[in-house]
Amino acid sequence: MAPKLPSTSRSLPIALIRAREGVMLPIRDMLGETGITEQQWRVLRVLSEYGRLDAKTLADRSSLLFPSLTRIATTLRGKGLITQERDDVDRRRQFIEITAAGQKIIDDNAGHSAQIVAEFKAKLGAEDYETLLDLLARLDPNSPD
Amino acid sequence: MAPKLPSTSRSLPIALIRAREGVMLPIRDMLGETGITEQQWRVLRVLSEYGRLDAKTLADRSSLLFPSLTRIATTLRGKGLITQERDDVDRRRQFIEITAAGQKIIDDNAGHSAQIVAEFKAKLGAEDYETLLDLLARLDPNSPD
DNA sequence: TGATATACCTTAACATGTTAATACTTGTGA
DNA sequence: TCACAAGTATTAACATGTTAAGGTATATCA
Repeated sequence: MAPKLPSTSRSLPIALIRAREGVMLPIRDMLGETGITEQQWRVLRVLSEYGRLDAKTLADRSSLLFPSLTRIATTLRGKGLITQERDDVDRRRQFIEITAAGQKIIDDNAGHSAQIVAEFKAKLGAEDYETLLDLLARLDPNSPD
Repeated sequence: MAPKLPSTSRSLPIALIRAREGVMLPIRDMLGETGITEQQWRVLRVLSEYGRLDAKTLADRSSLLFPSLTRIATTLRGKGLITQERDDVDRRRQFIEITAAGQKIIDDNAGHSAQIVAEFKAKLGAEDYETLLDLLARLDPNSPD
């Protein structure tokens, strides 16, 4: 007989999708008013936190594949939220930096965003919240483990 | 001053994305050989577990939005893996059922799939694995809580 | 140095995520 | 019964996920 699969209601991939849905819901609501997407927000967040970055590092820290980043960067540049320039030393590489307009979007939404985070922390309880982050980190393909 | 956002390295949305990446990696490898996508696999899994379903219920249990399901159903029907038929009583509704060919894909991959699940369970430890599923369920927007 | 491998980035092609608009069917209430 | 609300499904439009192919720049090594 066929090996048994876990019920889809207890499947880890599906649980991850649903949890993500739940977490992104209020965040998407917030971003809807700013006109940028969740991924664009992520890129701006990373640039705001780390400053000027080469594209490869930016892609890693934003958890985006390179083709996605290429498209998103084009969009963000079009909106005047980032600047891009080639590395003069190694002309294969490219540096990306957030603009004042981009930083303003971060600043304008930081309060609301922090509040959303706080609500999830309260919903789970601070301890379970940290436990969850730790467990998720152990599934990260790039985790040291 | 602007409220502080958590470092992106400790962000719940990003942690969920990365965990999902890690979990899906071996599953995508497996599915690559069958020619179906992760979402198509999910639909077949649900149909195999619950039998004939109306589209709305199928979408819910597969965690897919309706427009996605419409496209995926078209693809799966084209591959002969599911059948679709209108409800004669309520002609708004539609029933979807897995075919023998679809079930064969499930059966052929159930062993490998179960092994992947077992490896993640071993990686985290059975107890932490269950804890993770419970915590994720609490973020599910459709969870009772 | 010159062929080849690598590295970084872009483009292409297809599938899905997401929101909004549309079409069709059924239910409701005046 | 007739206008209108609500339910079900599709289509459209745009953004992203994913894999593969292509293009340019740098490194490596015989």
